[in-house]
Amino acid sequence: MAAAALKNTKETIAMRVVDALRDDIITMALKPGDVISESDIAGRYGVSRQPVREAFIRLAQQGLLLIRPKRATVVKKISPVGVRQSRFIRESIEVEIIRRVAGQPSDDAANVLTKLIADQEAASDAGDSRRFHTLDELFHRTLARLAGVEYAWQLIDDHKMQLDRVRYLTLGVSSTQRAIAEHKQIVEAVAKADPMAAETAMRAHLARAELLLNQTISDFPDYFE
Amino acid sequence: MAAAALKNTKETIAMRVVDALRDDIITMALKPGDVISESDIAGRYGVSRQPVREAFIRLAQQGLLLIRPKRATVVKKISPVGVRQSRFIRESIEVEIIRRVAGQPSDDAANVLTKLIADQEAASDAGDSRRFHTLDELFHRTLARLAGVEYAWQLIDDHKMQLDRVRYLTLGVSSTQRAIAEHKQIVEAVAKADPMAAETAMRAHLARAELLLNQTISDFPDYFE
DNA sequence: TTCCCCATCCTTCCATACAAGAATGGCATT
DNA sequence: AATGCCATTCTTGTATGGAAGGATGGGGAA
Repeated sequence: MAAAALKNTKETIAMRVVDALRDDIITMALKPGDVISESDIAGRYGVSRQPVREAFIRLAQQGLLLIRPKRATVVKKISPVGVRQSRFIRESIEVEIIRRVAGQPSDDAANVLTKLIADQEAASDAGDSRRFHTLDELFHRTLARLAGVEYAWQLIDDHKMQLDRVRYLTLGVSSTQRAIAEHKQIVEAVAKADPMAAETAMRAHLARAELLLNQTISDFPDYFE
Repeated sequence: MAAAALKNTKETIAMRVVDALRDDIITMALKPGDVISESDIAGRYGVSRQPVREAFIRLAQQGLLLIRPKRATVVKKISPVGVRQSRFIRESIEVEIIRRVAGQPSDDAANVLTKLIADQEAASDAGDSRRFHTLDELFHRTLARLAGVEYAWQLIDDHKMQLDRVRYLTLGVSSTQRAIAEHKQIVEAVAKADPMAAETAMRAHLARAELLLNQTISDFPDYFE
């Protein structure tokens, strides 16, 4: 990793370091188990140790770093049990969400969701898995907004980061296309105002993450606890 | 608040400051809306600004403080919508937990829970609402352990702090005795291995928090957003 | 050969000084 | 009297130096 300029988007240097490091961790540029140090990152970004240290603290609280006092700071390995717990929480919330959306249908909702799927197909065809990832997240967040519980989505956003790392390891054309197909099923159920079908489609969509997790654990055993 | 010695329980000074401040916030010694500053707290505990600053960062991420860059740091007011969201998440998890516990009953479980309730009655009779609060939390955490999902309890622990502040405002003899009665109903259902009754009792127990929240908002409007 | 001790080199942690943005209140101006 | 400007004084943000604990590897002793 080279010089790496910090994007000038946030107020403080510490915030920018947080964003940069989190991005590196989720995209696996920094791999689970990697050891980093304050001075290392500080030198890499051309800032002092202080804002880097504060960034470490924030990321540690988000479960992405593990600070071992007086020893070292390492990129936290992915905890399979933690991922499953996050998924459990996410599923119960998203199922409740899709019930509400399908129970109170609107043309608006169907249109917005259909538009999002079209964008996802474009990203998938272009092989831009990074963009697909962003759009997939937007799809689920939009569902939460349509259900009037966008705040709940923010609550699970932290826990979702662990899962995001797994997803990044597994993103390929085949899986993106399957995800798009599942998204279509969900939207169809919403358009038909069929909550039961919507719930079933959503559970199937999320359940696939379990298979991906097991597959990923065997493919990258070093990244897991 | 006077000199205030930091308990010598944790490794670093910053950790001790975190524990001390969180305790002050949850017990309402520091009230929502109170303005604090790094040098203020640093002087109060006889440490430098640095560990206090790091404590602020941690508590801000936990939603207890609001850091306004270059302006000030304030004890965050309680967000009613946030409390309700936390309750929603907690209810879905605890209902799942109580189902499992009641579905796989054991004498051991009933004994442990009965013992905990006895302790709660002692604390209630003694008027020690602080100790009752601790025991109440232990009761729910024990249920999670008996269901084999203690990890899930940790996930909701952060969000629970907001609710804890509300509870601290409402702790009185009457409400503790009612809580104890509800705990007994839950344990009875577990002893009878009746998941449906257990779920009903748990939902009723948690639903009371909604009434308490509304009551508390009218009693202490300044503490809420 | 094996094991223990210790010098050395890391790391994070803490203290302090300074920088910079924001609020406040007084003063000058209109 | 009302209003706008500006110095003062708060706040948090950043930089840097040193302190303290842990890891590591080499050398000596058994």
